[in-house]
Amino acid sequence: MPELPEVEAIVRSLEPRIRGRTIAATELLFPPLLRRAQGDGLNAFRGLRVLGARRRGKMILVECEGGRTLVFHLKMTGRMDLCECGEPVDKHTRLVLRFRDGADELRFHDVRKFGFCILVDGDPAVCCGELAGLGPEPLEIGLEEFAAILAGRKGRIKAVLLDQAAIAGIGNIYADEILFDAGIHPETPAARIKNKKADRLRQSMRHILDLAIAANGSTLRDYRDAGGCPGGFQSYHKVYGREGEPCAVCGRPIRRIRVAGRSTHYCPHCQPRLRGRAS
DNA sequence: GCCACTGTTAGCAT
DNA sequence: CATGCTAACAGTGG
Repeated sequence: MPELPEVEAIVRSLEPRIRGRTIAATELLFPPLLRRAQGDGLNAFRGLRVLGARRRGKMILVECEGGRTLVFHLKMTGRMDLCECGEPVDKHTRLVLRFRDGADELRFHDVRKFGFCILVDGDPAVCCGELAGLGPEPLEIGLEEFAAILAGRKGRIKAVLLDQAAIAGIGNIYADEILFDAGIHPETPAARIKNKKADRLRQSMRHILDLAIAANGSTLRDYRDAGGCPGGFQSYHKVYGREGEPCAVCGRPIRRIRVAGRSTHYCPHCQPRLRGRAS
C-alpha cells in the first residue's frame, strides 16, 4: 500500500544504494509499464549515472545525468527491490535496472500491473503531466493554503484528502487515520472545516504522516522498502482495518462505511457528524 | 469454484 | 469545471 509514508521509506532506503552508480543495462519485462509508447526509450538511460532519488506525492523520481528522470508510480502493489543479481527473477518483475558496479540490481515488481514508469527528458515537474497535476505536499503546506483548498471544495473531506490534485500523497489508510486523529467525521463537507478545525486537521496530517514515516510505513500485504524491510505502522492504526473493535479513546466500536468508493473507518463518538452550520 | 474485497487513479458519466 | 462510480489486474479469504 504505498502511500506517502511507504514511498518516503522506499526512497530513503533506495537513494543511498543507487546514487552515484551508472546504469549499465535495462530489461523491460512488461512493456506496457512504460506509458505513452516510449518504445526502447530506456536505451537512453544506459551509461547514465544516477544523481539521486526523491519522492513527490506517491511517485518516485530517479534522477539521472543529462537531465533525464525515471518517474515511477507503485499504485497498489508496486515495489522497488534491490536484489542480488543472481537471485531468481520472479514472474511479477516488470523492469530491471543493472549497474556497472556492485552485486545488486534494482527490480520494479508489481503484481497487479497498475504501476507505471515514465521516461522524462527535462524538468519532470514541467514535462511530466502526472507530476505537474499534483497538489502541494501535506508535510509542507501552510495553514492559509490548506484552508483555501478546503474552502474551495464541495465534496466530503475524505474525498478531498484522497484527491492527489488537492493534496499529494495521502491514500485510504492515512486518510482514515488522519481524520480520526483530527476528530473529524469523514463525510464532513470540506468547506465547513475552517479556522481551528482546519489547523487541527493540518497538524494531524503532519503528525500521522511523520509517525508513519518513522515506523517505515504500514505493511498490510505487499509493501517492503527497497531493502526488503516491512513497515511497522500497521500496529498503530487506530481505525483502519478495525471495524467492530473498541475505539482506543472511548471504547465504542469502530464503524465502517463507504465514502468516495472506498472503505472508510471511523469512531462515531470521537468523530461526530457536524451539526448546525458553524464549524 | 464463486464471490467479495484490496493499498490507486484514469476515464467516463452525471 | 467538479464530483462520483467503475474498471483495469492479480491475489486472497470466506
